[in-house]
Amino acid sequence: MGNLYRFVEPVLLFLLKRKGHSYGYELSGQLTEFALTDAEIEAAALYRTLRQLEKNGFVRSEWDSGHGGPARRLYMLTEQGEEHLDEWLAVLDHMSKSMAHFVDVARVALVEPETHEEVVAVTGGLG
Amino acid sequence: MGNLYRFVEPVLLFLLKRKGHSYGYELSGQLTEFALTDAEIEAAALYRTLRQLEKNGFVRSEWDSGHGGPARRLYMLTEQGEEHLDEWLAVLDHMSKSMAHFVDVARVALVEPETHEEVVAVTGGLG
DNA sequence: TTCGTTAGATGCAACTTGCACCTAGGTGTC
DNA sequence: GACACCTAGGTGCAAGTTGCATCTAACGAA
Repeated sequence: MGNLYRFVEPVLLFLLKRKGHSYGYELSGQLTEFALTDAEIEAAALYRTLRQLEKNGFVRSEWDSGHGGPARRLYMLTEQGEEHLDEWLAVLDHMSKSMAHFVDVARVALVEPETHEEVVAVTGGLG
Repeated sequence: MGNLYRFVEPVLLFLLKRKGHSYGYELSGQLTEFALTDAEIEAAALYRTLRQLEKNGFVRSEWDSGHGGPARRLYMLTEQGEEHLDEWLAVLDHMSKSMAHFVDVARVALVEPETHEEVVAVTGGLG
């Protein structure tokens, strides 16, 4: 589960899925739009993540130079990459729900410290 | 934002808030119950996180040896720690929502690839 | 005295990250 | 031509983080 921290990986996989194919420099612009945290994504991290994804077989790439400007490394999802995105979505879905639940339980404990025990008992632990 | 990765920090802060005070070994048992990911928490990570929290002024500790067995380092939240927990809850709340939204948008793109452009346009980007 | 449990901690290799920097193709302009 | 700037993809390195193994030590039970 590389790069869980900033969630660069799933967003890259999704962007590639949506666009069909793209390259690092272009993806770096769209990452901000879909970033899951406020933390900025370093270009270095982006390029390294793409190479890592390729090394793991989730994307493949080819050079594209017919457009003016320096050559681009065009990335696209592999079949494994689609499955990996699917797995990521399951993980993020689960995390999202656990997180929301945690926030609920913790907020109750903060606002009404004298009644939190009962509330935790009613709502149960995290999923 | 240390230890965002496993979310050890906010859960520790919450557990201390709820119990009033506790120590590493005891906390390690409850961490699993409230863990936000399936990844297991190393005891080493737990102890190091507690020391880091103390270094940053979010918790304070004192030795407790009146109980049989080796002395425990009893931790409790500081006022700064309560504020920090509050900030964490805001961050997690935001992340949780962004994540849920991302999963929604991405799932639509996966299931109905031919219509995803319109759906993305309707639902907008992430929060 | 030896073993198991509780409790806290460290050493180290491997990995990740952020920052600075580099290479290189192309365009505009003086 | 000389230069600045934009696009595009990277690398080097110091600093930080993590996981695993290991260590110390107090106490109770056999």
